[in-house]
Order: sequence, then structure tokens, then C-alpha cells
Amino acid sequence: MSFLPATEQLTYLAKGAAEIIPENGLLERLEAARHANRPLRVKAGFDPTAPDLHLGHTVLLRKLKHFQDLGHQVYFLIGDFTGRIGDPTGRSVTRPALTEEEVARNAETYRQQVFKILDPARTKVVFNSEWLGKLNAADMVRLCAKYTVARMLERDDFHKRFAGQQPISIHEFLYPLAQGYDSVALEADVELGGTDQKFNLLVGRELQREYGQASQIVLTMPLLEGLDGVQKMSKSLGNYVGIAEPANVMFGKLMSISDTLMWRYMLLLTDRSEAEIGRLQSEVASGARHPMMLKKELAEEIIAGFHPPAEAHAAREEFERVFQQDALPAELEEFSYEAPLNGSLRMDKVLAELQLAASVSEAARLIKSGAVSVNGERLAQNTLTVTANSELLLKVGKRRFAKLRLR
RNA sequence: GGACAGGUGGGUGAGUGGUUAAUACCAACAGACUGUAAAUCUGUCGCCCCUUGGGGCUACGGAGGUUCGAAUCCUCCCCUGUCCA
Repeated sequence: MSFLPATEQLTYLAKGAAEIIPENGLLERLEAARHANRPLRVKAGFDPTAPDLHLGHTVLLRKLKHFQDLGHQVYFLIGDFTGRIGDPTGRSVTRPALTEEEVARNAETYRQQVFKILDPARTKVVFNSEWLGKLNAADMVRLCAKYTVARMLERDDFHKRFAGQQPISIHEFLYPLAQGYDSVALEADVELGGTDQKFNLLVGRELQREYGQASQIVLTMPLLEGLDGVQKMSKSLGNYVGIAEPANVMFGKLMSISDTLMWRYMLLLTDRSEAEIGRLQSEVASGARHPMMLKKELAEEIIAGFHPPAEAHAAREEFERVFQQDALPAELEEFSYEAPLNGSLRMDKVLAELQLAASVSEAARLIKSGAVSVNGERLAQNTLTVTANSELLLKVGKRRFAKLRLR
């Protein structure tokens, strides 16, 4: 096969990237590969503990896809071995080890989700236990000898913890080394990762050189901000949009992002070019285009990558109906309930039981704050007089609905 | 092995015997305003019971103990850090 000129490839690949190290290394590598008529070996590692992908993960996956679009070979590495070490990234707490079954199950989930974006024909899924599991103690010592403690402490996470008198376990040092060794084992030309992975990716360059290989090119992608617009998208922070979530849920979440964040999402989660995004920005700034309309388009576009387009569109219509016209959702959860003999229903208990509130106490608070309405009327008291064989439409907050049939 | 410091509610972090589920900030939730935006303002923010208003239970690393009363004092244990070896 033939490859596009290297400069053209580079434009496509650099879109949205945070950093390419060394700066013109990628261009050189692309040229060399094109000259030799061979695809680049592009590696990206994934943590086996987080099989539920969210949009934050897709930033990287989309970049991998870009490499595939240009004819390169992607190595989708599942860090089953490193996962057992426990990645020290982020939360500065050592992680519990995963069992083999858990790793296997998570890997399967990955496969299912990842190929919504990646081309299976140009993707090799690999597990780093394949080679890391074979290293013996002597190999391990040899690997450790190639890096120093001082250099290891340059890593921001370690540095902060060390300075802040937080614990760092020895085995956490093995994580970057192991990840770097992955690049050696795969003879990677390029490794992609989030900006938070920069240190680990650079270790890969060092180790490849130590083992007599050309150092991989490092390409980092920005971390996608979560729905709050400040912290990175992550499941534990609850500011994520899962790619396996129903279209309606995704739509609602995407609409709640700020206008500022919308541009970021457009850059990192769609194929729109930077030029086009710039044009749209000026149109919004001049008032020629309403940001809400654009946000709806964006939401629909993103969702269509994971659901059939018709579903994405339906989610948009549902959103417009429920929130903009204040109507009811098309599908309501229905519950059946025994009407009390005295006709007086304790609503706090009902809400808790139907899981519209986390506890009876919380339900009582919600009622007190005026968040609960029944048949469109705000509930002012904890008790509600009801009759048998009637229906109640419950609304809690803005987005929790249920229909209650009384027998 | 020794000396010292520390472990508080989802997070950060006050509080050293006695108003109080425990200061403050963040997050979260709700209301107002809106484009379900964002920002802002206001309120809530352990669980359970009784219809307002109350009542009970659980909680400050773990287990005991002192006391009328402890997150706060004592003992032992677990965990973390610093220094010494």
C-alpha cells in the first residue's frame, strides 16, 4: 500500500495533540516509514481496571483511529501485568491487585467497546503479561538497574508524595519501568497517552535506547475535562459520559456542559477540523448562531458514534420535549402501590422505596425544599391524601420521574 | 531496633473532657434565574421513627479502660511519615 506524504499525515495526526516528543520526530519517523513502505507500530496502553469506557478514553482512541486511517498498525495493549502492580497514577494510593478472572472479563469488555471506534483489521490486542510474565528475578533486576531513584522521583506524582511525606511503595517504581519495557517488547515506533502519562512514555524512550532500539515517538493527548469543566473526566468523580450509556442519558449530560467546554469537546471528540471550529466560534460570538443549537448538534453527533443515528436523534427530541417544553418523558417507570386504608400516604417513604431518593431522610429533605411534585403540583407536605384506583405522576428534581398506580 | 509526628464525615481539613452529627472550604443535591446551560444567589447535605415539632440510633484507624460525661485522657494493637541505627 502507499502512504500519504508525511507532512499531510502529520497535520491530521497533530490535531488536538498536546505534545509530540521530540518535536519533529514524528515527521521524520513518518517519512522513514513511508520510504520503507511499512506502517508505523503505534502503541497505547490501557488499564485493565476500568473497562467501562467514557468519552475521556475516546480522545485517545480517536487518535489511534487517525493513525489507522493513514494505514498504520495499532497495538492496543491491555496492561494486565502492570494492572496487577497497581498504577500509581492519580490517586496516591496503592491499588489492590486484580485476579486473573477479573482481568479477562475486563479485557473482553474492552474489545466490545473499543471497536466502536477502532478498525479491527488494523488493531492488535496484546497483553503485557505475555512478556512481562516471563521475566525472571535476574531480568527484573537488570531492568531496574537501567533507571535511578532520583530520575524516578522526577515524576510529578512521586515528587509530590515524597515532598508531602505520603507513602510510596517500592513496587510503584516498577510500573513505569514495566510500561517502558512494553515498548521494547513491541518495538513501538510511537506511543500515545494522556498528558498524565508523559513520564511513563518517556521512560519507554530511555529503555528502548538502553536495549538498542530507536526511541519511540511520544504523542500525548490532553485529558478531557469532565462535565464540570474543571477536573478530568473520570468515573470516580462522577463527571463522565459513558459510551455504553443510553442515548438519552448521554444527551442530557452533554447538554449540561458549559459553552466554553463545548469547544473543547468539539475539538477532541469530533472529526471537525480546527478551521471549522474556529469559524463556528466566531459565528457564536457575533450572535449569528445560538450556542444551544450548536450544543445540541454536537451532542447528537457525539452520540451517533456509539448509537444508531436514529437513536441519537430521538434522544434530542426527547430532551426538547421533557426539558424545553416541560412535558413528560416518553417512557415512564411505573410502580404499583397499595393505597393505604386511611387514604393518607407518607411520601418520603414512598420516594425512598421507589428509589427516587437515596433514603427516607433525603426524601423528606427534598420534599421540604420543594423539589417534589405530584401531578404537576408542588408537594408542600410529607403526607398526601389519595384514593384507590388512581394514578400519581411523581417528579423529583428536574429529571427523576415515575408513575405510581394506586390499587 | 530506637526517638518523634500523625490517622476526623465523599475530598481537603478545624476541633484536645461537657452548647451541637461535630468549624470551614470543595464536591453533591434542591430552589430561584436561564438555553435542564455556565456563572450567580439561597437552602440542604449520617440513618431511622412519630403528621408540624420532636424522638431514637450510629459516627472521629481498631479493641479495651478512666469518667456522671471522650473525637478529645490512659493501655494495647493496626497503618503512615520524619530522623537515628
